[in-house]
Amino acid sequence: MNAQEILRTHIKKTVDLTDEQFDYFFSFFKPKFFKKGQVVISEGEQVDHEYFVLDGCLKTFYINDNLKMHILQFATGTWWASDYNALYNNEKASVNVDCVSDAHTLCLYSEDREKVCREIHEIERFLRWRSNRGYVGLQKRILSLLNNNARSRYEELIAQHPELYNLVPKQLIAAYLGVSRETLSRLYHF
Amino acid sequence: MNAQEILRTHIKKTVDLTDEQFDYFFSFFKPKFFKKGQVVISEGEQVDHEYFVLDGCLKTFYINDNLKMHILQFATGTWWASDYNALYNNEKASVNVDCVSDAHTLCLYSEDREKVCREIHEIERFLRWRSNRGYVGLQKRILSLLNNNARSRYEELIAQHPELYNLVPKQLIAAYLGVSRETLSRLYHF
DNA sequence: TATTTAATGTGATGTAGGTCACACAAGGTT
DNA sequence: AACCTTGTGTGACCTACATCACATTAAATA
Repeated sequence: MNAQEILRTHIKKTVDLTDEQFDYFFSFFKPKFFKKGQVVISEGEQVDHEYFVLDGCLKTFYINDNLKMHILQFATGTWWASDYNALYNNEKASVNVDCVSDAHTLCLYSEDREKVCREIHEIERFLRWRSNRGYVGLQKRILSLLNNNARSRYEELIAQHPELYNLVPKQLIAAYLGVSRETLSRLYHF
Repeated sequence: MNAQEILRTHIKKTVDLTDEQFDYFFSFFKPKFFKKGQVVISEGEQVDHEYFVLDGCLKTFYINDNLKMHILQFATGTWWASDYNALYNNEKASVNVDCVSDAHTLCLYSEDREKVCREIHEIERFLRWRSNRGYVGLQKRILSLLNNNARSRYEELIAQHPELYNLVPKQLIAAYLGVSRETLSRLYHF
């Protein structure tokens, strides 16, 4: 599937667009390729855009004062990534985004996103539902952090996103789960 | 301020509605009063509505197999509460909502919400931004859970929501922070 | 105001998971 | 092939927080 088809299929799960509507929306997306390890967004910079991932994997992460990394999100195919706090509140980036693997993405600028939202009601609905699903997903993760120990959080993650098992180094999985890499390593060995 | 003014002021922070648009939207909200301790939504039931809190405080919580409670959200004035997983995915409630204190609310049914969203583009925009803000809020909470110990999570919560300090029993604060009530009790005493 | 019930404080003790240190693999790069 | 960088495994030890038990206080409700 090409970029256009991937995005179209993704949107169709939520709303129906005419060909003209979709083509118009799609015209605002700028293809962008990143290599493994490449920085996409770094702390402190102005953020006025977001990425739709076609293939590969991005990660959104925060580095604390002790240089410890915490991962907010892995974004694989058809996921979106940005610093949404910065994006929605017009603040400087407080988190970083980079590439876990080579990645093809489509870049969408806020200005264009808001323009198309105003012009095409269905796009606004699509983005409302995207946000709703994201909200529910984060609620589940919070419950998992509150309720489960390291082992079940790991099992839950791999069960729901088996693609991460081979794609992402275990130390990054650990940084996502909120556990040390040493503890994670011991988990699946005993 | 009466119910209408509270909702109007809340919406105005995000989008501008004409008087007719607002009155029309408001006509779908059903006032509902709950007493302290009263159950609002309980696990297993069908959820087709959400609540806008005018005053008082609701809590959304999950009870695990060991009967331990984890609190997803406290909803005070101008916050919204429901089981959003159930609401958006047409599933049975997996969490509970009840009242921390007497609470005046406005109830909005999904059917009506979607109807008005279709009819009034601005309402859809309002709800998109509501969801966006919620998403960013949950991201911050996840980072706080990953990055901070019990004490700083507590201090952060009280700094951001000082109204909870007197309104909500400490054991519920503990259940929100993901810490035992005993540990929380010891925190601010040493 | 007496009496239950809910909430909080505090000691003693247990444990999941963190931290440090170093050994070992496995991919990339020259 | 030799090298370096990045990732993983594992032992020894440490600590933040959980759990259990019971005392104390505050807040409903008779």
